[in-house]
Amino acid sequence: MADQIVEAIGSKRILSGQRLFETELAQQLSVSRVPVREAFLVLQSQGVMRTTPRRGSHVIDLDETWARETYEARTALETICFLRAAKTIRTTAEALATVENNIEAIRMACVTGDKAAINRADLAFHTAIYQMSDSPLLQTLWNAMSRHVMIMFGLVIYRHNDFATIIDEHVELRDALVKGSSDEIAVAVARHVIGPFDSKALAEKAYATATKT
Amino acid sequence: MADQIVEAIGSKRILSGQRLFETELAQQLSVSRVPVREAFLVLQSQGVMRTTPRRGSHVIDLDETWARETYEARTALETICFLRAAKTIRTTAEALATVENNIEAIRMACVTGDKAAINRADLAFHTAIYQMSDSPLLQTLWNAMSRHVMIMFGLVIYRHNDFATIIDEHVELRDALVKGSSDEIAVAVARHVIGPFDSKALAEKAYATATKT
DNA sequence: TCTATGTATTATGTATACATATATAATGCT
DNA sequence: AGCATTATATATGTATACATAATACATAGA
Repeated sequence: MADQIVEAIGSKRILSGQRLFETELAQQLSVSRVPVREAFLVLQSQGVMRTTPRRGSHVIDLDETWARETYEARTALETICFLRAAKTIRTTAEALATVENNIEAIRMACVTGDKAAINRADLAFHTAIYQMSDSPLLQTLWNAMSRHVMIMFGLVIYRHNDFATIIDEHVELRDALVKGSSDEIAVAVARHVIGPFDSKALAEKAYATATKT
Repeated sequence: MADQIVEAIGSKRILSGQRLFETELAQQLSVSRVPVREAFLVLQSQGVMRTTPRRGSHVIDLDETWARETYEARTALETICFLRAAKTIRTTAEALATVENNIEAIRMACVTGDKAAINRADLAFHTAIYQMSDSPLLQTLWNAMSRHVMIMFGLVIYRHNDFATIIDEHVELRDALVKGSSDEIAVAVARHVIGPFDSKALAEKAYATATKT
């Protein structure tokens, strides 16, 4: 339910700042108001919606500021996540295999060129690393953050429409995880997460596409 | 509602790992199941409860691992929070005044010695800084994290039962915010957040008190 | 006596119904 | 004619009721 709403935001069927009505969504999705309301609550606690009591629920502003804040917070969290996960990956072969499989899945998705599939594969990779970090709290925070990442992937114009870069970066992340120093891991994470933010103009363009139909 | 549950966990009326029943809580709090259920959902999304569909909701394990993970994630987030907030505080006098007021409130609470009041004042201070960081996403993540911090304050045996240390640390944080370098801010944050974790033994003792009535 | 299956109880998940508050529109008064 | 006040409509917040699934207990068979 919450996933469906996030997907709709990412694909611009629901717009930045838009007000959402429980009744309306319930009707569209052919369920009662209760599950919709619960989804709203979760999305609110994850920072995707802003609900003021008795005055409705709105999607947050998906502007350039939002995009930069997401990048900044994500870098901080994902760095400690990767540092923790590296320990796991270097001691258990099974974990390394999972990493490889996830990269392979990203590679397959890139071959097809299906943007949504690439998005899913990318998120699956990072979710797997969070699991290897073996910290329930980090996973919780990622649950919230990944909502934003998912949405951003739909809205932002990525610098690499050549998908080869995506693969390269994940390979680089794997190498850092397997044999990189702490600093090298941090650098690889920062370089990967920053992805869409090479140019301020790109992000602003993304905002324009997010707000206009 | 969610606050009441968190408060009950912090004061050991609800124990680590305990299963909670919607009906039971609803009865105790004299409301219907709906608000309780919604509180459960939010607490789940904030990592305080673990709910498996159709198999009940449990409080997470408030063990030493949990405590350390909370400290680690908090340090990462709060560092970037303080770095951002410093910019605000150095440019707007009003923000600095808010910081001073919050420190004064902590000082007052420490005079009374009321642990719950100190907890509230401490959290108010940090929440204020998160607001000054002017990042909705950071505030969202803090909303989740502060639940854990609040609980920990109730469970953990702090090294400074002399409350002077608490005041000192917040003064140090203010000084770093006002005129410290980035590194000095990071160090002040780390030193403050690490608070209860001087000794592994203390944390283990805290776990013992959390799990046993 | 132990195990397996069926039934009953209980808790969760969803829907419907009702109450309250807000916003908008209409009417009356200045 | 414009502004204020009231009334109505609509959306949210809460409660109750119903359906489904899981667990526990009991009974029967091996």
